[in-house]
Amino acid sequence: MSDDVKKEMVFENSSERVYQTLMDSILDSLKTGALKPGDRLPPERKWAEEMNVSRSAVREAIRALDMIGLVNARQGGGTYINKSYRLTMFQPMAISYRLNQGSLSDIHEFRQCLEIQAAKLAAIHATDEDIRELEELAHKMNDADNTYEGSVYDSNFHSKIAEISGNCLIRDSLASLGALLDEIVDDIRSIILQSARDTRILHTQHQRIIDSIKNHDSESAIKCMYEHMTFIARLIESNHL
Amino acid sequence: MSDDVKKEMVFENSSERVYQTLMDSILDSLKTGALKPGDRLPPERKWAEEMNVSRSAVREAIRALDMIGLVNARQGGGTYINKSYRLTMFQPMAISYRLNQGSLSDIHEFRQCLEIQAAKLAAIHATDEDIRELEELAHKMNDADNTYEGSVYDSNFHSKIAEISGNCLIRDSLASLGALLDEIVDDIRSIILQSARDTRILHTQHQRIIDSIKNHDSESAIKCMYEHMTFIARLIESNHL
DNA sequence: ATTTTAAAATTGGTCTGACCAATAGTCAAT
DNA sequence: ATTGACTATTGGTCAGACCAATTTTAAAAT
Repeated sequence: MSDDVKKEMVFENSSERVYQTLMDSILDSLKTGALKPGDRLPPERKWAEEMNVSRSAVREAIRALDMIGLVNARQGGGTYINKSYRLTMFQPMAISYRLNQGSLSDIHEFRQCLEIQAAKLAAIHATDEDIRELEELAHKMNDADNTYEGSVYDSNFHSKIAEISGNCLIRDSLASLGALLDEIVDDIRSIILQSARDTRILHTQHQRIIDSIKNHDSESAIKCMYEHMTFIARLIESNHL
Repeated sequence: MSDDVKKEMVFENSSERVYQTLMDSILDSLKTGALKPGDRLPPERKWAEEMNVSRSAVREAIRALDMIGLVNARQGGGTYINKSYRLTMFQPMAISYRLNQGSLSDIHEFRQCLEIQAAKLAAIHATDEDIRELEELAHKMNDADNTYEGSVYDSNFHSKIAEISGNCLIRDSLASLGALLDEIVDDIRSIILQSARDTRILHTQHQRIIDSIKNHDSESAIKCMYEHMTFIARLIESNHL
């Protein structure tokens, strides 16, 4: 039986690729908090030495982590844990979108159902503090001097709802989707805001969503978010984007 | 302002990394059809020589493509385009799930809204051939001799609906999600089928979904898929998974 | 002639060490 | 204190070697 254990350990340890081991060590450090967003990784050479592996293996691990958006390597600067390391599905989504020659409606259809689900879950899980923050973001957006500033708060508003939902997959997918949208249509959020002749409509919609969440009325949250997303979709269409 | 343009051009042209170029060439070949799922890539050494780059650069490109599930490298065997290269978001999702210590309900919540959206879109876009295939899968599942065989057809049924939806992001996300679920709970689909005391209930639900799609009744499709997903969620819960 | 087995070739995985290129840090000149 | 040139650091690339798993080939056994 001791042999079985030994064999198992061999299987789990030595049979694993080196770069995979290195990746796992980063992920573990993130999970335990030893590494935090924004932290700097050791230089490749030093890290390789510390782990007693070659620099190539380190680089392959970094390349993999980079591909899923967890780290960001800058030549001469160093490699850092992405500050918002949650948008980890952006590259895959972008590649899927590109390979399949996706359309803006693909993004909208995908986003809509997730935003609605997020709003529903947020209505269930929101704390008083969450709601206070949502209201603050809505007010800031309403008071924004220019459309760009407003678009940032709008983005934060939706991100916050996704955060409140408590569902990491929905949250990360929406974040990745937002990044994808930003890349496809530069400054799309400002365009949307600008094309809304009366931004008070948007503010009202946001307020209704907040109220639904505040009342923990998930059905209402679904309805309000649906109307909001539909309204945005119309704005995008009317801009021939 | 001229500086912005300049900066943009620099960003787009000169500073592209070699491994990025190699990745792009693979993606382009996939888009043009020069490479197809299942195809074998050139050996690393040969590819490096053909492109006049180092093998390390080739390997980093392969590592990146591997991370997003596009290729699969087997030591001694070669590197191949993944046969179902659509489940490209599995790794990121799995990592997000792991880093955030996600739960099965996270997956279900995420999956539910996407499956519903897929059904809705399928009802809009389905052709007669699509519907015929759906019915065939439903019948095969109903006639299956064992739960494993049935679970495969069940999986195919849902994949087909995602396919019909015409939305690449939804389709790929659902595929990745299915893979994630399979990894977390081994053979979960069989367990679900086995726990359904009367699989006729599942068959009836599938049939209703098909009918909705056949009638291009998206509202009904939403409703039927919602009931189906809710039923499945209950089965999972009752198994304490 | 077919199957089995062992050797060889192929191919991905890792290591070493070198050089290039972009960035960050240092220190003198102003 | 600011600027600017020099140096050090660090990621990006290259070359060539060896290891390890797989595939292919050829020999051997049946």
